[in-house]
Amino acid sequence: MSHPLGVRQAQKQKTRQAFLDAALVLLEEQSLSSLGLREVTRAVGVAPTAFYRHFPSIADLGVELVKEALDSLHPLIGSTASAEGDRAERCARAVDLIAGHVEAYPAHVRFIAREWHGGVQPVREAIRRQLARFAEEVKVALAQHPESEGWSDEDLLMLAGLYVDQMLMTASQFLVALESSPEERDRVVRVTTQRLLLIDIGRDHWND
Amino acid sequence: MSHPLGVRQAQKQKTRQAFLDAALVLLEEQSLSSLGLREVTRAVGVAPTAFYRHFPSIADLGVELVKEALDSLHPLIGSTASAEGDRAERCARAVDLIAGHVEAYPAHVRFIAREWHGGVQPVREAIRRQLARFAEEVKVALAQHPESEGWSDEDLLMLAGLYVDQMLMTASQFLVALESSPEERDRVVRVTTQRLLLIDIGRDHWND
DNA sequence: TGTACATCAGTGAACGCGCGTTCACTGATGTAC
DNA sequence: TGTACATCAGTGAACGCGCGTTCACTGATGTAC
Repeated sequence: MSHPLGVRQAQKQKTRQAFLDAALVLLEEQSLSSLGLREVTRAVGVAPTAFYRHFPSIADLGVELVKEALDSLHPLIGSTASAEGDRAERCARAVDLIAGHVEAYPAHVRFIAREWHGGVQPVREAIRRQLARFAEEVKVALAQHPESEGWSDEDLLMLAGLYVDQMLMTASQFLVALESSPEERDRVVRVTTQRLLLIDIGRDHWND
Repeated sequence: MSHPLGVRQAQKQKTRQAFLDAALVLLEEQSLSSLGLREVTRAVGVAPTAFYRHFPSIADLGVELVKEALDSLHPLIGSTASAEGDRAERCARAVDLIAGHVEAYPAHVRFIAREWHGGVQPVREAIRRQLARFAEEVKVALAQHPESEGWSDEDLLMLAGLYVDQMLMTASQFLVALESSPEERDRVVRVTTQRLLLIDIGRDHWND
């Protein structure tokens, strides 16, 4: 039997992932722009110079984290866009999916929320590009709904962007609630569901 | 004639303000968590140790910047909440006010957007507290509208929070557009106005 | 008004420390024959 | 299969540098009499 990548490649991948994982943990308490290279290598347990075998700089590691974090978010887009049931059920289900994701990947969500408007330009741009792609996808999904009859392409993209932004705002609120009480979590569920409901009602009467 | 504070106090205030102004400029390109004390004093043109005469730490300076930035945002709350005219006019007016504010105080807006989810806890909390107070205010203003008949207190607060968050998202989009083209600015005006319209329509049919 | 003392914003030297980056290296893995 | 050479992920010493913080100070401003 043969290794799919060879021992050397496999080990390199493993170390690289260790860098990403360690950085993500350290970034729960600080921004990318203050994350030190030595800090990351210390957390991984390798020499500082080993870092350069994997990334040219911390900013590049950040861009890689954006890919990882938003790839994990991607399935959510599809699941929420293709939800079934009546309005209240669909909104409740969407909020539920978001809450579940935040609880499964809190560090990813925190990283994206923090660096979305953060101080490292290439990372900011990577996040914006990816979110714009999400909005495009949601737009295409929305266009297939019967409710979207009579909607211009521009208005569909406006609505899609509103959904994507709401998704992130909601995720960020759950993140705060995670550090607080179960009661606070319930409050966030209620208020974010109502927000989605209101948007959905607006959508229904858009062309009145 | 007598000085209202005395020469010494006046000079101290002036230096303090110079720290805040210099920090705000430096923060256009980085996060608060990577801003150095020496960097700020160098920009102001004083010895590093002078910093401690005004702030115990960079985080405290950040909290002060939050006050300054959100105080400048405060008038917007009132103006948009008390807008007159038909739906389209009110939404267009609100977006206009936000765009004007972003163009007048881009650094303040960038700072708030960046540190809202940023890496410095006391600053994050100061922003969240102040935004919660804004939402309370908007709720009170909304409660006085005739359209709010039949709305529960909780739903009014939900709507107020949605408006406040949209205000910030809109401001952040204008910030990005500022660095881009006038065409991009126009696009942001269009899409954010439509978003507000949709929310306003949802509001009208909330109790259907 | 003038004098003697108190206050305190800003100074400048000094400190120990951790930073990012360079470089030549080592030794396990991979490859050619 | 065995051998000789190439690759390259990770090492460890060294570098110059700027950081935050301490401390005793200075001299203009403020205050009491």
